[in-house]
Amino acid sequence: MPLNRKQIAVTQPRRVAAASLAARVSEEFGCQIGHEVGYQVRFSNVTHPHKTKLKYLTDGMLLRELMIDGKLSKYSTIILDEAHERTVLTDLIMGFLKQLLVSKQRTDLKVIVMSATLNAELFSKFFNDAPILFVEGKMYPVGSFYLTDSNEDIVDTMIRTVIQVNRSEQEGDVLCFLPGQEEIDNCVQVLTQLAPHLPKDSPIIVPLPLYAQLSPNQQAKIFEKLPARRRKVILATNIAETSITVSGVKYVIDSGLRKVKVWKHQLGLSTLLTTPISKASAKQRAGRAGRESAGKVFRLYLEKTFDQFPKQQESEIIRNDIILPILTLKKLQVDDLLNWSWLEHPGQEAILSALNTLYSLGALNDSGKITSLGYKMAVLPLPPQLSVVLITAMEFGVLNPVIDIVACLSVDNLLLNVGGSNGEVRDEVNYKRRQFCPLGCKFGDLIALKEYFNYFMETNSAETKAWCKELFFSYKGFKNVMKVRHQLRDYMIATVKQDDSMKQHERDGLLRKVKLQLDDEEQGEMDIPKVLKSFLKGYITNTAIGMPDRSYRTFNTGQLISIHPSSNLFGKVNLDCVMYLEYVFTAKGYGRNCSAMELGWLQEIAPHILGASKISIANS
DNA sequence: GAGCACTGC
Repeated sequence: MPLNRKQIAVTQPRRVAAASLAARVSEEFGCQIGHEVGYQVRFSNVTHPHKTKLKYLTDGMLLRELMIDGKLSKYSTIILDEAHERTVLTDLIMGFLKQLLVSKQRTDLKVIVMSATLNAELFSKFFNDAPILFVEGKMYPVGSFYLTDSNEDIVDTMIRTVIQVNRSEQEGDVLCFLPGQEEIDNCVQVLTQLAPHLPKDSPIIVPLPLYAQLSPNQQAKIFEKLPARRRKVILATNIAETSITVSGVKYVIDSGLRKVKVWKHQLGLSTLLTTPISKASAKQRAGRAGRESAGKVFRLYLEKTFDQFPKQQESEIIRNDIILPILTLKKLQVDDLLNWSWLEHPGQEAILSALNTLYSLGALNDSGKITSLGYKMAVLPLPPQLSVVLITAMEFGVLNPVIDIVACLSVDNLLLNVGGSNGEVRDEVNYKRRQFCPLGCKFGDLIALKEYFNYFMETNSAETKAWCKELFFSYKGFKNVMKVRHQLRDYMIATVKQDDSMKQHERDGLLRKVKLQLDDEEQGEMDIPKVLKSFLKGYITNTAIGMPDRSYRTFNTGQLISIHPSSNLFGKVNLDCVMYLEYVFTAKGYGRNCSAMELGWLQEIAPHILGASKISIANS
C-alpha cells in the first residue's frame, strides 16, 4: 500500500474520549463522523473502509489490531495520546512499536507520543532520544492555598473548608476530591444537614456525590442547572480527575488522598489503601478549577507535604497483576520476557509469578511455550481465569449459563451501591434482592447473577427499568451485559471454528454441540454443580475451607479470610468450602464474589492440588 | 457482622 493511502491512528485510554475527539475533529474538518475522521472502540466501529484517514481508537483496540497484524501495516502514523497516564495497554503498545522500529520491520512508520511535560524525558529516552516538542496548553491561572496546620480528620476539614469557601468566595461551583465513597457519603450527609443553617448572605450550597458506583441517573445530577444563588458542591473520587468533566467549577478542594489497588503477587491478593496523591495528580485536580476562567485550589495539606509527594503515581504495570499482559506477549511470540522492550520493567518476580499462574491455568506448557488453550485464552476479551472458565464450561455442556454469568462479571457497577449512609434503605434493598435469587442465597453470588439476569431477560423493558431502580441494579449495565454476552457467544463459536488442534469432523461435531448449548430454546434447569465446577477450573487457588472454629482459611496458604459483606453468603459460617473470584485486603482479608462449594468438587477438578494444601481438611 | 478508586478488549 502506498504510504499516503495509509491511515493515521490516535489512541486514547478511554472509550468516551475516542468517540468525543472524533466528533470534535470531524466537525472542525468539516466531514461526517465516520468518513474521513472516525473512531473505533469496543462495540462500535464508526469508520469507513476506504475513506477514513484519521482514526481515533482505544489503546486496547490497537493492541487487538496488533495481534492480527503485527506490523500495523495499514497505518502510516501512530499517535499515542495521554501516554503520561501510563496504563498497562499504552505501555505495551509502546514496547511493540519500539520493536517494530528497532528491528526495521517498519522503516516508514511514524510514532508520536503525546504526554504531559512531566515525563516527556522518559518517552524520549525510550525511543532512542527522540526529539521533544513543547505545545502550550490553554489554561486559566489557578491560585493555590495550603493548610497552615496539618489536618486530623479529612471529612471534618473538608466540611469546614467548603463552608469557608462558600462564605468568602465569589460565585462558581466547588469540586472536592476525596479518597472514597465512605468519606463522600459522610460529607454529603453533614453538608446537607448544615445547608439550611448557613449565613443567608452566601449562596445556598447543594452537595452532590460523584463516584462510579452511583447510578447514571444520580451521576447526571451534577450536570443539572440550578436556580440562582445556589452553589453546587460536588464531592468526587478520582472519577472527576480524568473521566468526568463538570463545567462551572471555579474552586477545587483537594484532600490530597486517593485509593489505590495494589496487587501483591507474593500473596496472590490485592490491597486497597488510601494513599497520598502525586504532584502530577495534584496539578491535574487543580487544573479542574481553571477550565473556563481563573480559579482557586484549596489543598487540605501543608505546602511542605506537597513537596514530599512523589512526582507521579506508580504506573499500572508496576502495581497490577500482569497475567494478561504476559499472555498477550506470549501470543505475540515474545519468548524472552525478561529482556523485552519494557517501557518500565515490571520486575523478574512479577513476571515469574504471572508465568506460574499461566502455567497452572494450562496456557503454557512445561517449556513455557503457549498451548492451544493459551491461544484461545488470549483471543477472548476476558481475564485469563475467566477464559479458562468459559472453555471448561463448553466441555461441561453448560456454556449458556456460564456465558451469562461471565458477561455480568465483565460489566462494572452492575449492582449499584445503595448509597448514602441510609442503613434502612440498604437493608430493605438487600431483602428485596434476595427474593430474586433463592438459589443465589444458597450457592452464592455467581448463581445470583444468573438469576437476576434471567429475570432481566424474561420481562419487558418498562418492567425491568422499574425493577432495576427498585433493586439498585444498573439498567444500562444490563444492556451492556447483553452486548458482552453476544460478543462472547460469537467468540466461542469462532474459537471452535479456528481450532486446528482437531480434525475436520471432530470440529464440526463440537460446533454442533456448542451451538446446541447456546440455543436458548434448549435450556432446561441449570446444572449448578457443573456451572460452579467450571469456575473452579479458573479459580482453583481462590478457595477457602471452613474450619471447626467457624473461620475460613485459604486452601493453598492457610491464610485467614472472611466473606465480604457485599456477598450473599456473608454471615454464613458453616460452609465446607468457599470459592471467591477476588481476594482483597482492606481492614482484613476478604473474599469477594463468593460461591459455596463442595469438597468433592475440588477433588474432582484438581486432585493434584489437594495434596499440596497447607491445611488439613481431614477433620472438616 | 461491615464496606472498591479508575480503565480496556
